[in-house]
Amino acid sequence: MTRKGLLTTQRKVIYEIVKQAKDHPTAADIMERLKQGGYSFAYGTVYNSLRYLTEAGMIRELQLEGDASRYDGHVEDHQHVICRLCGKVDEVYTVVPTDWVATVANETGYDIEMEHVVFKGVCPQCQNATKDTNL
Amino acid sequence: MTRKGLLTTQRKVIYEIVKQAKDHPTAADIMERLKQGGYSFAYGTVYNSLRYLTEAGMIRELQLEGDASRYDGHVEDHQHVICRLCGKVDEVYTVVPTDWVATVANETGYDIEMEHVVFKGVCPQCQNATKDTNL
DNA sequence: TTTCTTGCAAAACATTTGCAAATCG
DNA sequence: CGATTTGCAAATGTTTTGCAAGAAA
Repeated sequence: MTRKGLLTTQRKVIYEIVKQAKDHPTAADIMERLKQGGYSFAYGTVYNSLRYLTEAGMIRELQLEGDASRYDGHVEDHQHVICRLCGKVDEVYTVVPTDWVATVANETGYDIEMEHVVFKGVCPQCQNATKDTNL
Repeated sequence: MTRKGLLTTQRKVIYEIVKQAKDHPTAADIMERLKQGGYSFAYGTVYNSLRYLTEAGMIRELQLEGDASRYDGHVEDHQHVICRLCGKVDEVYTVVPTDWVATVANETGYDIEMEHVVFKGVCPQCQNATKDTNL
């Protein structure tokens, strides 16, 4: 798992932030939390560290919609669901049906190695909030 | 479908390029094909047109991995598969299992409205090309 | 010392925006 | 005319890169 280099202070701190975050932060979010925690790392270092941690398999990079990549401390195989209203991103641990993937492989001829699924909808909180309004 | 404004020459030409493309071109790709076709639209106009066409439901914007958005002339509901080796993007028309989506909705509490699925693997051509090598 | 990492600034991209000129109805 | 759209350039936001200084093996 550890190829080259090691966990420097910066990388360790950034790893902890991502690991403990419940909201899939962007690099900018992480910068902000670093400042709040009394750290002041260079932007380049944050990106460097995030790439390192991603390549080491310690975190996952999510490229959902929007400009900035988000980072996820959960490395187990899982998918994501985004709330159309508040933008929240939650984890989905329901496993992708293997027979469906097999069908896709058959129909496309691809040797399929992984799937990234993003569901979109309305989260429970926003469902409540908009119960009487007409969205 | 048509809210405001109409199909100007630029939008029509760009629409035709996306519609006929077989490779999900980026804005830069489209710029290049415009030049090859003898047109010279401003970058801003290309983005403006792509947004217009997307909002009019005439094309789809894909945010796969990498920096640049890709555009797809197929607006029917479908998914995508990317070749890990050559980067090709193909269409997947195998329908997402509804009972799986229902399970995800149950487990997450979300009201799920749509799914974006990206499969990753190796396309038939690259499978052949690497048959004897050890990738 | 030799290699990797940080910090900082500049560069590289993709995309958006502001505004004057052109076009359409 | 009045509204929209184009073209161009400048601005924005994200991510990468170059390089000198610093830290680690």
